[in-house]
Amino acid sequence: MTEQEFLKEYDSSGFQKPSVAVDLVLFTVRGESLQVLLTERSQYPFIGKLALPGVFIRIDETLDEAAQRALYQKTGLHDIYLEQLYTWGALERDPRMRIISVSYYALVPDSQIPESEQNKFSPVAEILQREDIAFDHREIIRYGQERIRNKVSYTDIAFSLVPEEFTLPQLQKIYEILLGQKLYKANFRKKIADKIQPTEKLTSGTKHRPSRIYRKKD
Amino acid sequence: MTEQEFLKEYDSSGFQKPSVAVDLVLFTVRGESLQVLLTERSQYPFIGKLALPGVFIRIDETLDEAAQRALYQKTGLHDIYLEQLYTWGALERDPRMRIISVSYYALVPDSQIPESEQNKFSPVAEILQREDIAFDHREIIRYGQERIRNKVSYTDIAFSLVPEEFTLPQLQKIYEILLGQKLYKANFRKKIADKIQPTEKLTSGTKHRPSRIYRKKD
DNA sequence: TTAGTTAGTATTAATTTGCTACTTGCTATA
DNA sequence: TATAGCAAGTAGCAAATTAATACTAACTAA
Repeated sequence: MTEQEFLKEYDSSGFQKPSVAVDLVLFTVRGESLQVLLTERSQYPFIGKLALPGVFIRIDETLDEAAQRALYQKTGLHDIYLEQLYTWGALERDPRMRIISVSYYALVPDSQIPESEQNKFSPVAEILQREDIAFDHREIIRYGQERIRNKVSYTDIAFSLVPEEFTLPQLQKIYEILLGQKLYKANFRKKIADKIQPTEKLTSGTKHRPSRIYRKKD
Repeated sequence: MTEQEFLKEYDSSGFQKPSVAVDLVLFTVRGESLQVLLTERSQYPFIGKLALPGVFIRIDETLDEAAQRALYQKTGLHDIYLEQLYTWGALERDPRMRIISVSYYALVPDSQIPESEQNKFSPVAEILQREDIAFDHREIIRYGQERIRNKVSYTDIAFSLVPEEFTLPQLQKIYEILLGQKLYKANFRKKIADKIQPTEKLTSGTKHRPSRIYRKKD
């Protein structure tokens, strides 16, 4: 069978293809909670409901490229590290037609993502309670949160939510919010000791003892 | 925008859709090595080369269903627990056309999968050395092995490679092959102690001290 | 000066891991 | 009928990690 033969046969068999989309789960930590970026849908289906930002994949771009394009089109950001989360393929997940969605997630510092009337962060805990999230996006968010909780323990992803220079109480707070539990200060510091570098600087303007400012090592 | 309007617009925009396939990475432990099931391709492209078993997804089946169908069509097996691994979307991964592949993996006891002239297990270590594996399937296998190494440490997947009744030396061997390293007998036993139940039975016919036979707890 | 508040450190107990060495029960053979 | 060989199974200790508590330090406000 040659390529020509194959393509002819494949084409003539004419089986329908699903559409493929990419959806983004952009997390941040703001205040006391883990939050996720959602857009209010302006079109059918689920008009007015909250959904993850996403795009249809083009025939000439990879999945990673489509994810970066979605990121840029929806937030204006470039070059954020996105990691593939899971691929969703239930039959009726989109009422229009068969759409398979490859989800990606990222942790982005609060300040870096511009919000708008359409694009807003919402607390994950709240979203997971709601029944009115578009498509299966609530489940995708739930799964993303689970993935993060796992990854936080054995990678450095938590650092991506903190600025260049940070204090240890700040960093610990991030860890606690991502993990959903309090940590012991002394133990926390032992564990991350080899990943941080102290600077000469201290915070100022606090009502209490200032804290030392650190940077990530390497 | 109504559904009709959307579909009309979507259709008339007429952008090309990629094809979507599902590929299976079926692992087993045989002898001293981790092995993976590969088929020898009989068609263009990569005729004669080894590839993972897979199928194109149909418009009316979910990804999980497609994976189970691939399993059945290629091995005759039903109801094996398959877990989604990763979705591969490089542009030129298939020379025929744009195909996105959702990969699934499973650990199956050696004996359960029937082999044939076309369908054979090969040691993963060997496959990873070879340059002549079809498509990007070598990379998929590599990624699957990595996933397994992680999962073995914090789940019970290793038990799925062992029969109902097994000895601890047997089980330890499985762990060692999956992890790619020797384990200390005493520590290994402490760690899995709460996952196993002793039976009254012992092995027989060995040249040395017989070992106790266990079952998985729960 | 002192109370309030958070930053940061010291210390100890409990658990897990890494590692060694032993005892046990079988077979083969001298 | 000893005993050597061999793998199964157990005991135990040192080192490292984790859980938890209690302390000291440095600032502000009153």
